[in-house]
Amino acid sequence: MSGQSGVGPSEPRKPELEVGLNAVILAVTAHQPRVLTVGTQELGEDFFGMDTWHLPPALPFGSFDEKNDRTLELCMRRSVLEKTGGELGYVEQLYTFADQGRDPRERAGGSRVLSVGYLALARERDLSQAENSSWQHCYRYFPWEDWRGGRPRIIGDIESALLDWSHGSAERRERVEICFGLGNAGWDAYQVLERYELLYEAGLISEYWTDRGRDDDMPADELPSDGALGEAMAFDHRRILATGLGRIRGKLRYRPVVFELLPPTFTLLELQRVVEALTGLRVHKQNFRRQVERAGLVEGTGQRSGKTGGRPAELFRFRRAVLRERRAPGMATLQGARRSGN
Amino acid sequence: MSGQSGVGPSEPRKPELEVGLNAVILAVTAHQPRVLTVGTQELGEDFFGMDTWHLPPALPFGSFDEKNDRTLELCMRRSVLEKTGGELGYVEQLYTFADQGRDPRERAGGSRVLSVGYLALARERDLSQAENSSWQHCYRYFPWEDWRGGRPRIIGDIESALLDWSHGSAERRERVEICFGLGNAGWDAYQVLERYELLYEAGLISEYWTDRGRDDDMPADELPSDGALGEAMAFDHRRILATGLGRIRGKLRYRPVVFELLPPTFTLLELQRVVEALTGLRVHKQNFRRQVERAGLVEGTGQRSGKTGGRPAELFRFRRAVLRERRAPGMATLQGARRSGN
DNA sequence: TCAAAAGTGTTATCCTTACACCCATGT
DNA sequence: ACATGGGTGTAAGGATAACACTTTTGA
Repeated sequence: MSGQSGVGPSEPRKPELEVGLNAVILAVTAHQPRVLTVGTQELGEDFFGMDTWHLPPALPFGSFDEKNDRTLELCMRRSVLEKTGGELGYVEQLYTFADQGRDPRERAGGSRVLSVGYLALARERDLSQAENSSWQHCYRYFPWEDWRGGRPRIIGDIESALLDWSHGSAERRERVEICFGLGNAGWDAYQVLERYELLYEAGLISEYWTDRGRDDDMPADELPSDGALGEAMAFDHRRILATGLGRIRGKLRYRPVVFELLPPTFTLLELQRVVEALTGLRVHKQNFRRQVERAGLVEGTGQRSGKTGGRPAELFRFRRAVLRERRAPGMATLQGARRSGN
Repeated sequence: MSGQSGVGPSEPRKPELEVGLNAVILAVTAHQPRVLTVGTQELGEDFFGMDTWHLPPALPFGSFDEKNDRTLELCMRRSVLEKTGGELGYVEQLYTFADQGRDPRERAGGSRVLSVGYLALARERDLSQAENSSWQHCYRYFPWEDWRGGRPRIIGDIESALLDWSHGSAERRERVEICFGLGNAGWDAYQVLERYELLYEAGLISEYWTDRGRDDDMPADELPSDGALGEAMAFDHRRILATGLGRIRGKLRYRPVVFELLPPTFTLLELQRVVEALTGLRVHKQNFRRQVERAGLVEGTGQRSGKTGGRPAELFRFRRAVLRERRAPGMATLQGARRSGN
């Protein structure tokens, strides 16, 4: 295997390798999935030698301090606590990237940057709003992922652009069909990252052009992004967000993670709305309730909810005992797009 | 977030942070899941200031060279190619650790080490045997994970030891019940890592004592390991292997990854044996065949296999088109332990 | 009285599981 | 002949998906 990295000249040196953390912090409020973002302005105007006022929002990020952080996860929790004053609940590691050129600090003569992505779930009000950070509607960045109102219009354009792109290559064509459910399989909500990467490769994502144009210092506002294919994020953060959204959609199927996003008690419709927000799919109300109850995921509290808009609903809570009783306690069957509403 | 790491004194300096890679390379042969290991002797007797002749086998590992490796995955592939002369097929990232003290080089005054774990699937003969490396039966390290011959004897001992350990703590008790399927859920093959970590915390894994005794330079052969609770691996490599085994078991359910471990054509029984080897569970032969065929995962070639020991079987191949047709093309239903053999 | 949401009942269809049994080949 | 593995049929039970319908509240 490769040897130790060489020892460079010993003057006002920079470390050769830095480790950064990026957090996808998700919450669901008002029936919408939201992600915590920070403005890149806070980095200072000349950070990375770029005019950051033109940079789109970024995921919260921090540096791993090998002197003081015992583990990566503790570093994550500390960073978020310092920034927002809120404690994180559920945290899971997503992915580690070290791709050459993914961080602009490299280009500016800095050291190679390795980035560890994390996914965290929060109840929005648990994280008090910090300076420069805000909750953004997730589907701003992935309009094609929200099927709750039926098949998104944009998918039609995407399909023709991709089929055009794949013209002549059976392999490309197969990828397009699999990712966007053009075959018999239908839409698979889980494949968020696969779809994003396909669109990126096909040049339909504005970051693709930003990344390529970097060396020309092309100003961001001249790039071909009209928002129809989703708004941009800074660096590769949109890709990390796609990883996170895909992960949570997958996990929903076999782990009771939804409850991390809900208050201790909730109505079944509230639960349903959170699931729908995350999966981007509508579910059948009655069957959903039956499945959730039969699966033993929740138990009623005697109380009823006040403001439902209609008949008061019973308040439920997560039933921990389900972990002992079922092998994969999740919303396993909510896998594909449905036709009918309700 | 924390600032840039401080710039230290500038003499015969070491980098503050190194990145290493660990690979879990799995294959299945003779109905057994196997992992590629290297002897720690190759590191030299005084590596890390330890007498490595007493160290148990390790996973193949290499250093990430930020000067030359464009991505982590390419580094992985290059390292394995250099070591074994074989190309890897399917590769997936597992997890990144930076826990303080997990690497002995740190103790020896070296820099902090961050380790990225990878899972790779291979057909055993694709990787020619290299010096100092060998294929080890996975369940040597996790005897409790192999239920193919019925419930392993050792589970009885584990249960009593764990219940003893959890005495008085409802939380511990719940973990034990969930991990080892003492409730109604039954055995969940997927939770390999959860079980390993539980056993580790309970002090039933020999590495637990090695890790604690490190500073006393306690010789490995005096540690309380008789192999009944699995043989030890070097460093935290057994934990990484547990992560990999759990990952592949989970993935099997919804992705057609088994075929990465099989030759291009195979009989249905060969396929079944590979699935059984990985999950550690027996499956019902007839139903397995029906499911696999109905799911469209395979297609017959006209040919028949020679050496089956009985009636010649038809040779099948993986049917790629299934990717376009089904949402989660895997062995979804093979989730729990079964009673009957066959 | 109407809108909005909570809840109940019922059905056809499909999938899983289990069991029983027959077929083809080598020793 | 018999062991070994390949391969078919079928029936019970359960889960899913799609309906239609009733109940309870607030405005």
